[in-house]
Amino acid sequence: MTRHTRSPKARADGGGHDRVAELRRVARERFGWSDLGPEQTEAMRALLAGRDVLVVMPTGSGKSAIYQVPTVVLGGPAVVVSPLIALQRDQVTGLRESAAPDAVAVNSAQPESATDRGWRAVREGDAEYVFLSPEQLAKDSVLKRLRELGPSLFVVDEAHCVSAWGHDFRPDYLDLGEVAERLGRPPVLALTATAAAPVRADIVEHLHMRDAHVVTAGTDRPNIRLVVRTFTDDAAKRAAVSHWSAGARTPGILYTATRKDAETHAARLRQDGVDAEAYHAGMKAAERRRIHDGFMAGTPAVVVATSAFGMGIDKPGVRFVAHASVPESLDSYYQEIGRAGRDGEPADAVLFYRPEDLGLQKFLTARSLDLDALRRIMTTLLVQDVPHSRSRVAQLCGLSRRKTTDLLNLLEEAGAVAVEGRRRAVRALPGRTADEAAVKAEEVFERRRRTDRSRIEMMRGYAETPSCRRQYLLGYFGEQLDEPCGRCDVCERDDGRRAVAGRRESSTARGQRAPYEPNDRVRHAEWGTGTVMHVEEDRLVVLFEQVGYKTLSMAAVQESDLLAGA
DNA sequence: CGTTTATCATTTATATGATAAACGGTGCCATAAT
Repeated sequence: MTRHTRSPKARADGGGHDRVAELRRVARERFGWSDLGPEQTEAMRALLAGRDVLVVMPTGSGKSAIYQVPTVVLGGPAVVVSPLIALQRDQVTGLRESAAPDAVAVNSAQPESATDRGWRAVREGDAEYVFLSPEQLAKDSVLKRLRELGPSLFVVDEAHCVSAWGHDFRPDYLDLGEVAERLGRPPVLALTATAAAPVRADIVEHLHMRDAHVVTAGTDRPNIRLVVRTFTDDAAKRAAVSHWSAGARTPGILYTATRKDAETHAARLRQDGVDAEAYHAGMKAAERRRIHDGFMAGTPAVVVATSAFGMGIDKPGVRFVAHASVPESLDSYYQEIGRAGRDGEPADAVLFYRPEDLGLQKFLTARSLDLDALRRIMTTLLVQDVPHSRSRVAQLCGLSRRKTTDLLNLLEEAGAVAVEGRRRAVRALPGRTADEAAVKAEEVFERRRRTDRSRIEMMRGYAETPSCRRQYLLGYFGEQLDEPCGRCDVCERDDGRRAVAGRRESSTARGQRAPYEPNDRVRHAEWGTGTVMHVEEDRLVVLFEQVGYKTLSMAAVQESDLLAGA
């Protein structure tokens, strides 16, 4: 069967019950899924109606189905952006082994012949899914081939990467919106397990999503018990980590902040007779793969890892995820502990907290800005008559492509340069001198640094909160839990006392409105407008658009009337 | 930002403490050297 013979009919009609029936039929016949969940159906229908869709659902709840089934109905191939080659490989294998249409991957890890075969398979209609990294999509040759295929969907899997990695680590993530447009702008589907408000905003903005339909299944994972253990002494914390991990029910994952800690904790656990192995990006690819596959299969029982470990780990029976040190944000933390208890059975998420550990995260998220280079780029662009490609700009300014991309992204966000459609060429926007543009870009940079810092402070807030941890965590993701959970160390330690108080409080809150409630819009004289995320007895957390998360003392707020309604 | 490692001075040590310097995470891809 070749591409041009397929399904003009399927593209012609709109959404409706017949489409749902068709989705169900395809799900059953081609994928062997007897039923689709309400969120899955909702997202699929929106896609068939031509809308952009952002899906925030826990891993294991069938996110992949949301693009796999409609792709068949729409009759054109789906372009699927996937952050890791290993992940692409898993997906391709999974689809090949099923009765569903086949998939191919395009990346640098396979021989050219394999990639050529892949392209041919899609062209001839033998495969319907093309998996690639954002970096592949930065290449004109790749885009040209994809455009010729007339993709029916543009899917971004693990879409939080846009926000988490796009701004520094993997800048090509920020260009995916432009990429979608160059591919003829099919409906855009973003998939992720967790995304707080700023992350969602980043995704929608950088994927150029239009009037995105948001589908969310509850973020809460009530079977995961939340515990924080606080230490002042590093050695005492280390000992506690080892002791606790050695006695915990396995399988489990122990996260560390550094590669070295991963190695030392793994060695120590092995001494204690635990089947544990280290895992981090400094290890050989083959070794990493062996441990990854081994953990999935049952041994090692414990992986001691940096943040490199985890994406693609969809193992149902993980009994604990412990952190020997705080990660950089609650976004990362929730992503990581979400790998526990996928089977719905009780699991533990234990954070071994020491305030000093936040220092490392501050260092890791601190980036510096090369103002000279910024001005040089602007000066160069201002005197050019025609737009230039990014690599050409890099060449003209004598900077690396990488650095140039970073700075151009800042300038673009500052409204100083524009990226032109087809060839993604950059040109300076008129009306500002190079210096003025650099100042604007610096403001963007500073704003990002402030929000990064504030995210670290939210991590501190979680670790130090005197009230229910789950309420704090869910509040961060914009979901309110009306009553203390009873499944975290605070609720348990207080032996119900605070839980009862909390209940009383929340019932009065329902009767007579508390001064502030989650999701209230507020305005602060200095920090601008924001949204209330979390309210405690004596303080509240507000997410400000310009400065990120701030924790305010309730007394101070009320005494000096700091927050006006907005 | 905090911890670890290297260097140095000294009360000339198979030693110690003070001070400076280095280091710390995530992955794609292309290219160079075997």
